[in-house]
Amino acid sequence: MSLRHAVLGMLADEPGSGYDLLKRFERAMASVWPATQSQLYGELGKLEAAGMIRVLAEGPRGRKEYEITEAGLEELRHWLIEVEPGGPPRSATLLRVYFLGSVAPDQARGYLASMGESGRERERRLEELETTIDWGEDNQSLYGRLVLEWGKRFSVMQREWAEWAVKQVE
Amino acid sequence: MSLRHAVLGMLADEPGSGYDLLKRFERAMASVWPATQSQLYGELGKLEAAGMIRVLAEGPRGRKEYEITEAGLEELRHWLIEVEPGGPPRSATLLRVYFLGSVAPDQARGYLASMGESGRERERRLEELETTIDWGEDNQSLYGRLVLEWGKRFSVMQREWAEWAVKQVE
DNA sequence: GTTGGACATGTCAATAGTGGAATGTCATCA
DNA sequence: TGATGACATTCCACTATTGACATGTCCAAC
Repeated sequence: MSLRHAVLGMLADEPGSGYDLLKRFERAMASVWPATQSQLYGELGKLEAAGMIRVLAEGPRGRKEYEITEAGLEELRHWLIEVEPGGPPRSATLLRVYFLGSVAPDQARGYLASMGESGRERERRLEELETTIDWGEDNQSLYGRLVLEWGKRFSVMQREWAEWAVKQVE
Repeated sequence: MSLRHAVLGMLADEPGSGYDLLKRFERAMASVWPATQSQLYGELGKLEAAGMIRVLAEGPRGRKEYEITEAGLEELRHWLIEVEPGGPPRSATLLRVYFLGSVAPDQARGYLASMGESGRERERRLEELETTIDWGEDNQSLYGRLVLEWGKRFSVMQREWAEWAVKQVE
């Protein structure tokens, strides 16, 4: 149910068309809340029908630029502040670890090692990303940096855990 | 698509009925791969039709005890070893952080503080859980411990990050 | 003996997410 | 002018997930 809020959040930052939002989903949101084009346009239609967003302007090629309405802002704030966050999300990665007893120990170690490797890889990519972006003093930058830092810490944790885990299996 | 593999993994450990598996989903798997009863029975039907599990025995009250077949084991191993793990899962929590600019700074700080709090809480629960379970020397225990340790490290990371993040917003 | 709770499965409707096809517009460059 | 590629939306079929409802059995306690 959070695709809705992702869309509202982006439009709260600045107005845009479905196409614009799609680009933002591919770039900034890819590792937080991926969404496909069909989902996105569907949600835009529903949000407009619900009066949470409105067409600000129509452009060439049928482009419809949306902006958030007062009702939409209210829904966004309500979700941010008043709605209880859910539990931890599904993790196919951990699910595998759980069942690693079904394969030979050296294969299990191999899998754990590759988890460590992907943590390292992710760490590297995030650090590179950090230098690429030109951070301003605005809110967007502030909270974007918090999310990025979360990702970095997560990656480090995963790498360290995987190194520890490989030793446990020996 | 991993509900299927969660079911196969549990049946690879030991045979059981849908009801048994449901209990295991509620207990051990709740924070890794939650599943509802309707999903579970549906998946059992599909897996049986696909020849990956088979009815081992029928008990009272229509109870059907399933066991994994050779084909099922093969599918499980294939998924464990050969299938590329997907990217990071959706995180409604981080999505919120990303949009925290839409509310007042003190509300944002409040939200971050509550994330730290829930990290602490989770840490506590997991440590309690660790002392509750009697760990054996079997595979089940070994890999279960790895998952538990992952959860603990994750919780610590989240708490530390949240404390850092609150300071950033000040 | 009856009643309440654990055992046990099945089905349904609604929403969320995936992946791809179809369609068309506009700007630029050779 | 013709081709290409970015822009832009709509629709469809399929699978996954949620939540609720329906149905019935067995056991123990009162």
